[in-house]
Amino acid sequence: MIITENRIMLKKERQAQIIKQINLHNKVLSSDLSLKLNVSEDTIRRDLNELALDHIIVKVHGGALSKSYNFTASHADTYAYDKKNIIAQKAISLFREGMTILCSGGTTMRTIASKLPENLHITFFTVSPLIALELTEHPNVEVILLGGKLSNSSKISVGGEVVSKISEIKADLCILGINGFDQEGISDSDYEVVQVKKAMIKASKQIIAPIISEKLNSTLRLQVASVDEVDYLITELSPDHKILESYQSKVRYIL
Amino acid sequence: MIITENRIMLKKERQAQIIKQINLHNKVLSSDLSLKLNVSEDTIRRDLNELALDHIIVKVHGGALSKSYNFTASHADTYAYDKKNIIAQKAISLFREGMTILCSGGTTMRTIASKLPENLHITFFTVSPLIALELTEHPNVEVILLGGKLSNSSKISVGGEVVSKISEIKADLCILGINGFDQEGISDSDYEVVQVKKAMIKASKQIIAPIISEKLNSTLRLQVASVDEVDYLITELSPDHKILESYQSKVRYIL
DNA sequence: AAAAATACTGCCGATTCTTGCAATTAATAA
DNA sequence: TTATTAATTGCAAGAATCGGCAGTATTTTT
Repeated sequence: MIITENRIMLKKERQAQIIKQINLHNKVLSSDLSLKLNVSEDTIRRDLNELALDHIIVKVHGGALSKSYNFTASHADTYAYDKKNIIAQKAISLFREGMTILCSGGTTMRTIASKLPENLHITFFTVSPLIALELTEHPNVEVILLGGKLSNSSKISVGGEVVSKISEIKADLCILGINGFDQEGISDSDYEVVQVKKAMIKASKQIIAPIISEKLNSTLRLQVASVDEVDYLITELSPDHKILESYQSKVRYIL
Repeated sequence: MIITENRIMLKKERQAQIIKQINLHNKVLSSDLSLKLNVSEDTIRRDLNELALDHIIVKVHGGALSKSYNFTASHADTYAYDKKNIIAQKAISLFREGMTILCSGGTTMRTIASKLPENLHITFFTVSPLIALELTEHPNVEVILLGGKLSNSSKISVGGEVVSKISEIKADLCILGINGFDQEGISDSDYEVVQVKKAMIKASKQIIAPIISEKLNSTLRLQVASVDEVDYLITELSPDHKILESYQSKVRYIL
């Protein structure tokens, strides 16, 4: 049979579509993809298995989930504790007496807050009520909570008022809670949250991106910042780890 | 042909929801989850068993608990739990659709926040990050967190900025966390907190003072408001209880 | 250019997973 | 105690998965 139509899709092309769908919806069903991409479910399954093998997605019965899916996050509470602790220690090593630090939410930031040494005098500005509460446990820390409409999903203050408030701040460090991170940079899925994070970056001299290695190379819909805006990329791995190779030239420091 | 909607939920996805619920409420009932997630209780039970096997949650008869659930702590709370619950219900009976409510912190307010009916559309302004977080669990509630320097002792936003922000609000109700209450009125021990509470009172049409009867007739150093500024005095007791007699003539309503 | 090797895809049957139902047993509450 | 509610077990229907196979397309070798 003569096929000159453009309807035939290359394998890589198809897998790119699949990744796109997953980044968009955080999950996909094999059956949906089969319909949408006009191939058998077997092929989809084979694709998903391949992508899972490359740790790009998480394969589950019936489809696949994004790596940045909540499941890993809450599951991580119990077992990724050590990793987050390592990251927290590395981040804390950057803190200096008298600094002003701006930070968002996230479980890693929470670990940092709880591991903070007692003797440091630091002023924290944060949009996360949870982090703020954690920080008030430290006697030598001053906590300024940035108010605004509280986002139901991300539990941080969002909205124009927060953004304008942040723009008035001049912080030494900015610690971002990271949901998506890849060669392009930091990404997120919530428009309001992105606005806040962008403002935070603009208001700070140096940007710290703490991220568990599992979440590396995951992409979400909205761009927060490009890689070269990040001053410190912190993972639980050794800085010369193979996975981090591709970031070496783009990020100022990798810890 | 009916295109499969995203009504289908993957197993892991469902389990993630369960974990989320447990982390949120510290406990879940199988029956509730069955309704919420649209699967049989058998399935929920199986999920809970799996999660318990992975030591992510603790399975109990009828549902599951968070691993970090502290029996003693919440049991200790249970001492005053019933009383606070009564107070919460009375307070909630004053809430109306579309209202704007200004509130501070305190455990009683926290009980109110957790007992809030799902269907009410209310806008809450609060200086308490803890209350704010609790309130975001309600889908129909809009939460505006009032930011500022976070007081280490009382865990609420304080300072000139908060006070001026509050002065811009026009709220229907004000729910005050009460520390001291006697014939003179409401009193407190922290100067900064008093400033905030005074501002809150000024910004609201009606003032609600929820207080456990044990705390009646206790006086602290600083005056927040006189008794006649209070519109509703709410205790766990019947309004005609002997202890409340002396307030009958001074407070608008006693519930 | 032709042949061979390799890769890709769809189909089929066997197997495993997942889920709901029903009957029985255990646990809790009245 | 008895009555109610939850847990357990076994089972069956339907989905999803796996493994092999065959046909086709693509690439490499000759």
